Amino acid sequence: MAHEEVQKRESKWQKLWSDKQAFEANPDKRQKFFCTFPYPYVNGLPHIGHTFTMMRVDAFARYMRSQGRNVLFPQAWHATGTPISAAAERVADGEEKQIKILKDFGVEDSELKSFEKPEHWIKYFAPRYKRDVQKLGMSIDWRREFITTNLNPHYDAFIRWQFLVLKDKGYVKKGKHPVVWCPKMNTPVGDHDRISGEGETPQEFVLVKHKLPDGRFMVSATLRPDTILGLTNTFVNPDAEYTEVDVDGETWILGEPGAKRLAQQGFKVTEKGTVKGSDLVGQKTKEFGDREVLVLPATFLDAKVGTGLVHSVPSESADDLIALQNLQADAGFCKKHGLDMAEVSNIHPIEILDTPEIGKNPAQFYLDKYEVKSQNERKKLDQIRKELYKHSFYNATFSNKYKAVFDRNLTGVPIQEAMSYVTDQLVEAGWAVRYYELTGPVVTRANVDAIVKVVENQWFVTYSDLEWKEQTHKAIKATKFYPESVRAQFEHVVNWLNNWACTREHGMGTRLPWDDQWLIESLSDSTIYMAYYTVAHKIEEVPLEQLNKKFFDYLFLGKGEKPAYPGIDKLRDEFLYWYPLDFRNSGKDLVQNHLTFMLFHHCAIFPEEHWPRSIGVNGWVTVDGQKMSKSLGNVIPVETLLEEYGADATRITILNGGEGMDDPNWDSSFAKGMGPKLEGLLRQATDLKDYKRGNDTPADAWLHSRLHEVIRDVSAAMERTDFRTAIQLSLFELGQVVKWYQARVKVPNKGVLREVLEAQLLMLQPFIPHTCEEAWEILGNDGFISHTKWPAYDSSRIDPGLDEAENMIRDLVDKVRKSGSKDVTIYLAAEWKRKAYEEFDKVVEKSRNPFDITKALMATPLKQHGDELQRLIKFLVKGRIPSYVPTEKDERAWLASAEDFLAEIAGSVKVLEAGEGDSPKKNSGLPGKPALG
RNA sequence: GCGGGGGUAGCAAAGUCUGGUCAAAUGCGUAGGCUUCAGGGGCCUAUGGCCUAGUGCCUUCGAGGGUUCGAAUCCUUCCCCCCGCACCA
Repeated sequence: MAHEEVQKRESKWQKLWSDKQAFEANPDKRQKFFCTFPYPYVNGLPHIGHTFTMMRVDAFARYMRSQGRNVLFPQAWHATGTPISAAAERVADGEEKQIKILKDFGVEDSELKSFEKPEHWIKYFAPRYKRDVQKLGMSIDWRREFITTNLNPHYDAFIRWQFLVLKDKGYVKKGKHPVVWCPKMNTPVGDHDRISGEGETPQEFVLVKHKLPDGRFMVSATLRPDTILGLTNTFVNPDAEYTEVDVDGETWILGEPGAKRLAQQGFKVTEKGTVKGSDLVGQKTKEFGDREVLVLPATFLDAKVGTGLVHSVPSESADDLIALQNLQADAGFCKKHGLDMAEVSNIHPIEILDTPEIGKNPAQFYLDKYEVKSQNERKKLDQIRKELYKHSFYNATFSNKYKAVFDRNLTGVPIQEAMSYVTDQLVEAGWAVRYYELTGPVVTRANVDAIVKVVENQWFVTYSDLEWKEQTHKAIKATKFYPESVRAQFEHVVNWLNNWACTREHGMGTRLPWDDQWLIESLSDSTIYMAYYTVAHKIEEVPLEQLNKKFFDYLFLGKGEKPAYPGIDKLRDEFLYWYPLDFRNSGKDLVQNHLTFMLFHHCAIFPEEHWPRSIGVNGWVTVDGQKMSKSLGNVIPVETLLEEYGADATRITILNGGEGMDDPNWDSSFAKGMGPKLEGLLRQATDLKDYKRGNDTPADAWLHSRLHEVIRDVSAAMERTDFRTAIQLSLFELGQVVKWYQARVKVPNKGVLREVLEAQLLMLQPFIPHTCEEAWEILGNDGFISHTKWPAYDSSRIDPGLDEAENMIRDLVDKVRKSGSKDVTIYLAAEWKRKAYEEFDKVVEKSRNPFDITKALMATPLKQHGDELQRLIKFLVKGRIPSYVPTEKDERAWLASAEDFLAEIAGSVKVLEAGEGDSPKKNSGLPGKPALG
């Protein structure tokens, strides 16, 4: 439990920030900085995972403020899409799981009824979510908060405008689209609407026709239409009953479930009758490529799967091969079905593909590998099918059998490159039809099996448009990425992205302006809304009827006639001041959709100068080293974190958890330890409040030197959004520096300590703002630390020599302490090093080739200090200045300065002159290391 | 399979781009000691192995091979882990 004091302190500053409008951003003369994270979806409350992304933006925003930038950091609420409305329906249905979720959020029984309405979720969760965010001390301009969907007619108008612009540019088009569908509810079923079958998607199959002598077609389904040339026969289940249906004037024979699925996918299917599998056995079908093959019986077929019958490619399918072999070995079974045994025995696999490492008959290879004896060994065969498909699809190439079959010679072409081409050719020739099937069974919330439905009239955003892609690539080039390494991923996504179905029939959202049976899908409506933030707090005053396309065209694009609305100039000015977006941060999962969409849409709608400037991407939070999951029960709500640790400890712990693309870890023991650490800062402030900064003595020079090094490095880390590094340096490293300083000088100069503390607070302010404000106040400073400038960095105060000296003394102290000895003798051992440097200079004058230098030096007596020389060469190669080498005088001065200090630890300290007594043994390292005696 | 990110001491994590100051920062954990310290406290020390205990030696940075006077770092082969591969927030 965080102390009451902590909570009181934090709410005190939050109230002050809010009362004094500390983070409300308005255009002024300063350079601006506009940063955002994706607005949260309000079907619940924030947890530890949400805080990381938010915190990164807040820390960056606070840093930028301290750099003198005018920072806009707004936040809104996302309600578009199906999850809330689906959840509301579940509440209405009295579903226990859903009700428990609500109760876990603290919803009372009496309130449950209102959650049957989607709008209530927003009304309920947005304010509570906001309270949590505020309690974390986010520096957000709350005047600009809003919600999405038609519940907010102004925003709704903005989204409609966005789509009108896209449509004008030809980026929204109509087409067909397969979706996972609930036949009971008549809606698409996303992952969250499923009882089971998460992750299953529609998969394109190809229906292949096999013509019976009487003109009817047996229809098989396959994932590998490319293997058509290896077809040797078809298999039907002799005991099954197949359906005979009319499809576009043809008579097709297939299993009943398959026929139903066809109907769902827009095929005109009329049932005509039934056919027994056994009646088909023994007939001959005509195939693509003008061949005739036998219909054979097989027992492994399931009428529910595919069309309930298959065509057989025994060279490429282990199922087919083993079925064939089993049949060939069972004369009785053949006879029972009236087959000519000789004819059956004469069927051999046809080799059609070259599969590396396996050869031309992969089916046989895998049967041998897994020692499959019967077509009923389903487990092994299922495993084989997966393995073989993967291996073959990605690695195999077409053999010379494919030379002259299609319009194009496919010999040597990889399967994955030409599979869809083969399908096209088969479809064109009338032998095949595309259709979809689920990759696995899906049970919907309504407790029925989901199907694939091909939605007609679906609207797409045409991300496949090459010109558009090219523009987006251009935008990526101009964008700064944090970390830089995600750039490659964005490049890839832009290339890979295909048309995106951007409308839904159900859920919440904005109606498509020209076709209002459709709602705009949630990822598509949230691509350029950052522009809306710039005017969100003012646009609500604009009468709705004025918010037409012309209005937004002028406001955001400066196009067309100026609207009559009197405040339009102000709105336009505010937009022009804040846009473009300077920084957007989100989890890495959004790279392949939202963040890339954002770039696409900005390219399509805005001129180049309004494209986003930088994008930050971060990993997924883990908790004490474990993945977050409901089942582990380690999804910690922000409320709990605040109660347990308080805002500052939570903030700094999560940001200390990781940086770059690594998954940040929430380390609860670190969070616990932060409490006392923060109190320590306040104690220091209290201790130093009566001292003035700036009247330092020569003895403090080292402290200044280290301080400015830290300022330099922390600033650089902040610029890279490497917040973990910044925390490590400004909190721990600087803490150690101060500790050493205090140990070293008997009477610390409190004026200088105050200066260091102030700098430290300024650097920590982005992470632990409440504590820093409090300490700032204790020190008697005016104004918010949140509004105070970052500590000035002065490179002239950095003196590597001083550091060398302090390191020497520190080494000395370590050694002495370790030895426990009371009498210490120190050799001024830097002598050899000085000589080495001289020698080095001489050689370098002759040649700058590192190899020559090495060789030359190795010939001198100094080779025994090879390590040191190599180090010098490195400096030379890199064009840097060699590290500081103290003179003997320096060395003595340092020792003198530490005399008292050393005497305290050791009884007596004796300094030996160079050359006096036993000189240090070989490979003497750093100067001044003591020999003990 | 494709795209991206990783593999460093008990844990987390820095170091890798730009090879040498690296037996490897820092934090946590653990152990010991100190502080008249009471109740998430502070400070010091230790935390790869070995012993002759040192300015010592040996062995380490997923595994193997290579380049180099020198490799956690560069090249190469391989193994393993994570994320994404969509119509969903």
